[in-house]
Formats: sequence, C-alpha cells, structure tokens
Amino acid sequence: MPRAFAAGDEELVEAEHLIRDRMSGLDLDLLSLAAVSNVFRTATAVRNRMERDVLRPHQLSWSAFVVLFVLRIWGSQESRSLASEAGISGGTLTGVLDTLERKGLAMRQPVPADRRRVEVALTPAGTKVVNEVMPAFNREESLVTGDLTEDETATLASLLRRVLRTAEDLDGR
Amino acid sequence: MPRAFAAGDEELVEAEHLIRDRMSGLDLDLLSLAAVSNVFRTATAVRNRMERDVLRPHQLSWSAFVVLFVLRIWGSQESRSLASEAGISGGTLTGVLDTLERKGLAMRQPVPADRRRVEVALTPAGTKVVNEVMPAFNREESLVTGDLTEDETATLASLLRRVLRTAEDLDGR
DNA sequence: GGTAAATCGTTCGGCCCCAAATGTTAGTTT
DNA sequence: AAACTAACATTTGGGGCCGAACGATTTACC
Repeated sequence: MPRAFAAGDEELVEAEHLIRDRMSGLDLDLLSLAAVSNVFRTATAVRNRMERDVLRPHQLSWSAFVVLFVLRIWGSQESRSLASEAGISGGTLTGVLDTLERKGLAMRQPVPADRRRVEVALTPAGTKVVNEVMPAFNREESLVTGDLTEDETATLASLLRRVLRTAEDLDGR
Repeated sequence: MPRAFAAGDEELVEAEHLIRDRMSGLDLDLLSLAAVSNVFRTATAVRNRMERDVLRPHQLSWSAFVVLFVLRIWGSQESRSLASEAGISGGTLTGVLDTLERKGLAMRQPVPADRRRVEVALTPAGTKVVNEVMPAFNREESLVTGDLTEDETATLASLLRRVLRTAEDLDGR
C-alpha cells in the first residue's frame, strides 16, 4: 500500500483527505482502510528487514525458514500439514523442499503405510541453522516493537488475533 | 508463521509454552514474537482473501493493483517514485508495467528532458478498473475489521504505524 | 571540453507463488 | 474383484520478487 498511509498522523490525515478527494462518491471506510493498509505496510517493511539482515546471510528464503521453524517446533510431519502450518500451497512446498533438501537442511522420507504420502524431517544441519537464526530473528522482532510498551505490544497482538480470526471465520473454517 | 500463533488465547499460550520448551536456552522475547508473528499471519490471511475474492476476478495481481492505485491517487509519475510508493523494486516494476501495458491499463511515456526516465500514466481503462476494484477492496477491509470497535480499529492502525516507523527508522531513512 | 562518476530503466538468474492438470495410490461401492 | 471416488505429492505455466549486472544518459569535476 502507498507509503503516505505509513507516516505520522498528520500525513495519514493528509492521505485520507487525498483519497477522499480523488475517490469522492466511492463511500470508503477510511478507518478500516488505514488499519488494514498498515498491516500490509508493516508486514512488508519488517519482512524486508528480516530477509535482508537475518535470512540472506544464511541463504534462506522466507518460506524456507518458516518451514524449518515449523519442523523445529512441531517436529517431523507430512507435507500436507507442513504446507498448511507454513501458510503456503502444496505446489510451493514441493519447490521449497527441493531447495532445502539440496542444501541438506531437510529430508523427505517415505511413509510405509501409504505410498502417496511423504514425511518431512529436519537434518542435524537444519536443526543447527534454526537454532542460529531463530534468536537473530527474535532480536529483530524485539527491535521493531521497541517503541511499544509491553501492554501495547500485547494489545497489538490481541487486536491482530481478532482480525485474523475474523478473516479465517469469513473463509469458513 | 505457524498457525498455532493465530488462534485463541489458550492456543497462543500453548504455542508459547511449546516454543519455550523446544527453544529453551535461547532466551526469546515471546511478547514481541507473538505480536510480529500476528502481523505476518494477518497480512497473509487478508491478502489471500483479497487476491482470491477481489483481484483474481479482475485478473490483477497484488502488485499490479497497488501500482494502479498509486497512479490513481497520486497521479502520473516516474518509475522510480512509483516503485518506491508501491513498495517493490525497480526490476519488479518493469515486469508489472509490462503486464499492465499489455492489458492496456497503464502506459509508459518518454520524458523529453531526460531520455533515461519514463513517466507512467493510467489509461482510461486503468482508471475504470481502479474505480471498480477499490470499493470492493475496501468492503473486504471493513469486513475483516468488523469485530473491532472504531476505537480499536484506530488503536490498531496507530500501533502498527509506530512499529512501521520504528522499522523504517532502523533502516535509516 | 573531455573524462569520470552518478543515475536512470531494463535485463538476467534464481527462487517463490498459486491454481490447475497429472499420475499414483488408497479407500468405497457394488 | 472391478469400477468409482477421494486424497496425495508433483509438475506445469504464468507471474512476481529481488539483487546484481548492464547499457544508455546526464551531471560533476578538472
């Protein structure tokens, strides 16, 4: 979303006026527009920082790290649940796993009981990478929320959780 | 980020315990972790909804729509500022503009004063598309924030703005 | 005024991303 | 047991995404 949504309150109001002017007659809900726009802008900005400062030095893509992280926390699992946990499609997971296997960070294993399915596990090297990257990742998270009090950080997490849940409920889940 | 961060408070606490257990000794800031994770998860969930329900019927990618939107609100401008406003790299913008020109929604024009630069403008068809998509987009924004009061929506926007600003300041801007 | 440095948009390589189509395997029905 | 049907991971095609390298142009310096 456009950068003017991002800056201080003055600029935000300016952007709203601009939109109101250029979009007159479209009857927009500017309050929701500002909130959701800021979700996107914040996610992009923080993710770009993470990728550049934390992930790139380890030659890891965002999705590759998320997959490693899920495996580290929730343990070995089959492709289907792994894709769901990581928030990517099955087709994408295939490619990500190809990359991770090539780097020796994860491995596919056949499921004897059902030859359609595949179990995915972390290699020792993969475990080592997550253990190194995770704290650096978390340091960035602390940094970008550094301007918020603990209460505010908790409030932010809670409000986002409610938006997320609403979106998921709308998708019928 | 893993889905367990997303659900109700009980599950969130459960996920934190899980992380604390599996990552013991790593000294993580779980408050920041939860807040930033929810930013990513919310952005992904809402964006997936938007792309599926609003953008796909119009054959538009996310970035393509953002570019059209920026041009609609801020007017014709040169590639460099357009890429910055849309939050994508110059190389990506070239591809997006190729697509938009092929569909007749945007056009490149030479800048007489400087033959390196290119001015990008909306075509009438492009203007029409933004005018159609924007209200549908905003309806989705209202929907997903529907569980929040107006005050809470404003608080969410404000907290995110502070995180965003912190991230941008850290990048030195 | 001629060379060096900075600044454009574009191209390229590698990866990610999704939806739809594919091929294989397992379960269900008759 | 044969024929559907459903459930897998993978492949395919069209885009998007970035950083780095590139060629063309403009500006700054000497």
